[in-house]
Amino acid sequence: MTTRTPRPAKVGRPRAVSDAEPDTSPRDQILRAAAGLFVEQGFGTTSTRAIAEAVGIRQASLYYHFAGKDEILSELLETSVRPSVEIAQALLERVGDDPVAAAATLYALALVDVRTLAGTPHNIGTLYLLPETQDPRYDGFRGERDRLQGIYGRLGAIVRGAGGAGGAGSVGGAGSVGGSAAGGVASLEEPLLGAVLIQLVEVVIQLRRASAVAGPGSASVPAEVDGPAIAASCLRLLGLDDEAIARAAGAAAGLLPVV
Amino acid sequence: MTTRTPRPAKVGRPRAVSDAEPDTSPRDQILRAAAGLFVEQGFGTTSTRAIAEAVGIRQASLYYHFAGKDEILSELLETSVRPSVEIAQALLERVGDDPVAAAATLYALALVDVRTLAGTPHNIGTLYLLPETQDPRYDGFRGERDRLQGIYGRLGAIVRGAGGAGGAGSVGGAGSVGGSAAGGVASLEEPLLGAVLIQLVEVVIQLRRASAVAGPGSASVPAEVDGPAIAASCLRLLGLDDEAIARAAGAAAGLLPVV
DNA sequence: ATTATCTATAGATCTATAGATAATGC
DNA sequence: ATTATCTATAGATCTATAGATAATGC
Repeated sequence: MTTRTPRPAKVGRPRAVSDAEPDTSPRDQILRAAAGLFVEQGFGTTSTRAIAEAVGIRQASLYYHFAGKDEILSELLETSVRPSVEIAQALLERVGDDPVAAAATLYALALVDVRTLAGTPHNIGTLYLLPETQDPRYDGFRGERDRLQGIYGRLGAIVRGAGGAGGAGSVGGAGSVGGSAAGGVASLEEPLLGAVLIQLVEVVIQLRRASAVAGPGSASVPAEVDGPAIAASCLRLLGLDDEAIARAAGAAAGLLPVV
Repeated sequence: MTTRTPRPAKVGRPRAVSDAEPDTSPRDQILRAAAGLFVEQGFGTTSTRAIAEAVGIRQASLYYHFAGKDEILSELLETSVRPSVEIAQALLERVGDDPVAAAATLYALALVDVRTLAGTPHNIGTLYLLPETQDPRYDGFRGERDRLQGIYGRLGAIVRGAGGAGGAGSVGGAGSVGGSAAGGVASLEEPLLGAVLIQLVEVVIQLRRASAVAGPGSASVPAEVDGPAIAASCLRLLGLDDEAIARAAGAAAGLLPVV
């Protein structure tokens, strides 16, 4: 006989409308519902009542779990960026000044981030685009994000550092000429380089948004984003040729189990 | 004797607080003030009262010029994207299937867009990031934007189309191996390619935002964005080598007066 | 007793309309 | 007469608090 999943008896007054997800904590239910609404409608446009309705509780009940909308957003922002930063940090620590290792690491990091952003519920990655996140009250989040961007910049600089005359190409050993003046990204300072790389990775959130707006069946936007293509593009941008990129991709596979 | 700028006598009841910019139409004053607030605080977070206060009129007076906040945003979105689309359209018409011409054109387009986005008041380019723009009410704007993205994709595809074995490199005649599998962007479908390219160009709005948040004097973000570096990066992404990029940049200069 | 909800509501908005008013234009 | 503002306000929110209630835990 199959034992019914033992419904844990619940403390507290029952909800007026029965709980659709009894195994998710109310806190998480609120976070998810709010994330969806913030992403679709915006922060200021989303009322606490709308969040509560989406959860299936009364508006006032939110305040038992959160001090207000701000705190909900704050929590969402933190949890969305922290895992990425930790992975990036761990990956960075294993890289010295070796451009080959840095290329593999950058590839791995980009791949993980693309996958994460592509798989996140409600396209949560778009939350940091909300103008409201510029408020000093979310400084903590922005600090974390700056760290992530810094790591992208650091890795990119190491990879690119192999450049100069005959440089970047030499990473792969193939025939690229390596970048001097015309290289584009060659002249950018490290933080700016980080911004460019992370921007490239975050194309996935725009693609998800576009397909969400057009409707899931739309032909104009591919349903599945090509992670390897984007990760490879990061390296291409830094001047690596096909061969060097292929090697980095191969080596990246070895790094990912670390995560 | 210097003739005083002839203050055009104004019709209508005078404002309660005197007009600080008498030479700008009230409509434009409202649009600018709203743009600044939408970008800094978000759409839903910005009240009509706040807009009116920023302009220096009473809240109700807004409704003489606009039917509501929606219409203000709608107008801002349209005017922010239209010039870009027109330029892109004009540039595209002069390109056949020639990858060399397409590279120059893409470079020119990217350069113009970077400059525009960098120079726009209040970083208006960020407006399309507002979740509220996903509402069907702004379909018109999103249609225009899709056209722009399509043109980026088209140009990118032509440039990349020169690729395959020994392809992209041959545009410049230098030693790049050209892209097959590992090329990153080589496998992306055209609309997706457009999304990637436009994403790269729009890094400038993120950089402006970052410097606005950090404060104008912050060392972590360069005050001036390098347009040529970003335009070159678009081509780099497509597999062009330094030499081909340099040629495209040179040819682009000849295209820009068209604009 | 503790917990997680509920109901009810005060007070602060916010949007949009109605109608008055103070200019210029004719 | 026309225009661009103003004042005043109705009605609809929205946020956050106070206090009641219906469960479980001990």
